[in-house]
Amino acid sequence: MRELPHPSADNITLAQLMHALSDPARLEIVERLAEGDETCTAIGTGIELHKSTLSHHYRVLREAGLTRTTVDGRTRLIRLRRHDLERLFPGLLDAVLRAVRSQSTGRPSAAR
Amino acid sequence: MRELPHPSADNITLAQLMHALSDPARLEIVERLAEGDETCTAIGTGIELHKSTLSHHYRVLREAGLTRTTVDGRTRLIRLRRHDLERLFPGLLDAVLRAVRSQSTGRPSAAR
DNA sequence: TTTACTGTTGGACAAACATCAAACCTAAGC
DNA sequence: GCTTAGGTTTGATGTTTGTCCAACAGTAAA
Repeated sequence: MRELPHPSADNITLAQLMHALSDPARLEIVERLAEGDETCTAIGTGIELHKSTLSHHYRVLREAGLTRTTVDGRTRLIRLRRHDLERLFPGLLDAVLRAVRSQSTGRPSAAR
Repeated sequence: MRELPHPSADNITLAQLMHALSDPARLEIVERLAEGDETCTAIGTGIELHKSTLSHHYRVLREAGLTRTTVDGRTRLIRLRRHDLERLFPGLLDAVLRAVRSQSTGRPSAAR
């Protein structure tokens, strides 16, 4: 159960966070993570992107401080840093999750 | 009191919104707009960027649906689209405004 | 009309980004 | 040891971005 390098909570900036959330693929990933922790392949199924591209997105999310990744054997588990983010920017993650859900289920003209 | 082209509320996407908020300069602009409507030069004073660069940022914010710009004589008044955004993504703008405020006043290591 | 003011537009340029493909790495399983 | 499975890294490619500068456009004032 190793750990990957993550930014400490103090080093998370709002701009980087917003940037991590500015890509439709990453928003979809975050939306899935809201349901619960997931392994990389689990998240990837259904998103039509090359696995290296997905890996890139995982890294962006992680380095922005949005997710935490733990290595377990040859799979990685990704989860949202809910607690850190709530302490840092109260209400922000929840609002984003609500927004991304409403956007994906709301109108038929889904972004993408 | 002309109007500039703005996206209708239905055409505002979360990803574009997040992208508009992913730049430190734009976050600062938004933070100022939270205090109340402002003219372009008023916002610009204190932000060390070329006026054309600022103009570019105003456009990004406007086209993302974050702000509404009205032309009044030779000045333009910019304001946040609070109502539209609240209806579309409840709580999101407020959370962002709280976050940007806490980030700029919070730690000495201000982003930028 | 001429000048000044307020901003926008177009061009240029370097940096960053999203994407894919191929090579790579590490842990399991045989 | 060899192979497979799960991901990452590197390189390449085309696109977008942030920034400045110079030129422009519309409005107001002199």
